Amino acid sequence: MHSASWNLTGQSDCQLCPMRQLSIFAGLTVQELDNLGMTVQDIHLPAGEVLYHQGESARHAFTLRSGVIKLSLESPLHGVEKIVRLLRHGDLLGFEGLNHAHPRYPHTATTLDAADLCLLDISELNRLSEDLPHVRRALLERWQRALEESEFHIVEVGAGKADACLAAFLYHWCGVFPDGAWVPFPMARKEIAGYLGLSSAHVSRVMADFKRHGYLRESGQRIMVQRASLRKIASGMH
Amino acid sequence: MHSASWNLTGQSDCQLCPMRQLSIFAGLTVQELDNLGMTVQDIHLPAGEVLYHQGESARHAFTLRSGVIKLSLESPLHGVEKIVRLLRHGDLLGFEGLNHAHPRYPHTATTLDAADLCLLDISELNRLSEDLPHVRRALLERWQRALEESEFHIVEVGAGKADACLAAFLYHWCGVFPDGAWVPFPMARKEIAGYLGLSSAHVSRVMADFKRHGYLRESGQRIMVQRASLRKIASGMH
DNA sequence: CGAGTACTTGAACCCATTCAACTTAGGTGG
DNA sequence: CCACCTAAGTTGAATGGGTTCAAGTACTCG
Repeated sequence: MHSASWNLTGQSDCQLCPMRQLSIFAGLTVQELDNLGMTVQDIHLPAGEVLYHQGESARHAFTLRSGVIKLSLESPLHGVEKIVRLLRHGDLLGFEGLNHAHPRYPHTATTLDAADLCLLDISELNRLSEDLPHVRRALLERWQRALEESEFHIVEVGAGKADACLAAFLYHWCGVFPDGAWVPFPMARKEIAGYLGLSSAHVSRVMADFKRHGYLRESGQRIMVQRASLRKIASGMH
Repeated sequence: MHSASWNLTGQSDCQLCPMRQLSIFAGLTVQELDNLGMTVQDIHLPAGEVLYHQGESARHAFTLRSGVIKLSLESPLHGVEKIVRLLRHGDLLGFEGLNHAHPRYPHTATTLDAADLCLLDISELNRLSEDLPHVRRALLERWQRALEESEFHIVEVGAGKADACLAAFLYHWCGVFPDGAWVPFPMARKEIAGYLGLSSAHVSRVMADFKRHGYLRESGQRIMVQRASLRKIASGMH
């Protein structure tokens, strides 16, 4: 269905993949990897494309090699769409249906960036996770990480003033990068707002404020932050 | 360490347990259950006790048979404690360390109620989950449920006005009970407030309002709600 | 270069917090 | 069993942070 719009760039050679150590196939020998019988397609998507919709039958999981993807959830009650997680390099998505007979995607996944992904067949993945403890453990770890991410979101973002939320978010977002680096940041104001539960106007204000104080610089789709300063703001003290 | 304060009421006979079908041992035959070699202790705690602390070495997981437990998280940044999940009958807790060499509890678990629990040894549980696909699948399902719960929290609670949040929360809380039933509700105002990210004063106000409109009744540690009305409020329309 | 979109900024308004006073409920000892 | 004491809940008034709406500015893409 969506396959039509997917830009399949051919079958991937996992053995040469620079991020294999990050993937769920980490820890497998080249031999084992070869014997998987797993076909992995390579796909590319431009910014703003929907990879899958909440409720759709889940036939594939994906490994995100580059780009940023938002997972959003439509509330059954007040029908509002809310971003629940942001994914980056190395993240796995769409795997929630593993171990289900008729899996459905629990979120809608949208690219914020141009993105490169690997396409993994859910049923094959199911089989692999049954057979290979390595893969099983790796998948479990993804569940854990997802839960941790969600709980981070609840704690850092659900409490405190707007500037503390935003500071915590930026701090966390830039956390995996070395200090003083330009960090990819393809989020629009309204997406940050949706993620943090603020209005885009106020996000704009606070970010402008951070810039004025020199805590934050922005250039194109990248940012550079003063981690120490943000940390202080996130903790509530000014 | 805490064991001293635990009220061990003896070893449990899982085969007679009325909630076995809800537990991670559901689907096992009595035969298999008998062969587990798993020792399950029965424990009882009064209200307001800490079952385990965040960061403590995790030796046990627990099945909650009755009572309500809050899982709270201390933010590394602004050192504030926030409730991330509420657990009830049938829920499993403390199992986050499975598949880890030196597991630690990621939350602090506190009883809000008098609680009955089963005590499960983490390392035994590890072994079982390796050996028995049934158990493995059941555990995976718990991870999923936990993540769903967290995402519910983010969506329903992180957005919207206070009355909508509270309505969504009460609606969800009473969801598993038949309409018009008295539902156990041992939360103090400040705990509801902590869970929803509001002040206890405001929670009090909104709940008083709900009562005035007849959407909510409260008696002792139980509540009764008009699900339809709460649903409407949760969706933002009045 | 022009059109549309995203972003910024200001001003008024509103919701929720804060703080404090008061009321209620629960528990203990006389 | 009542009087008292403490903790929890309620309510009011003032404050403040964030939203909303609208106008103006800067980007980006054709």
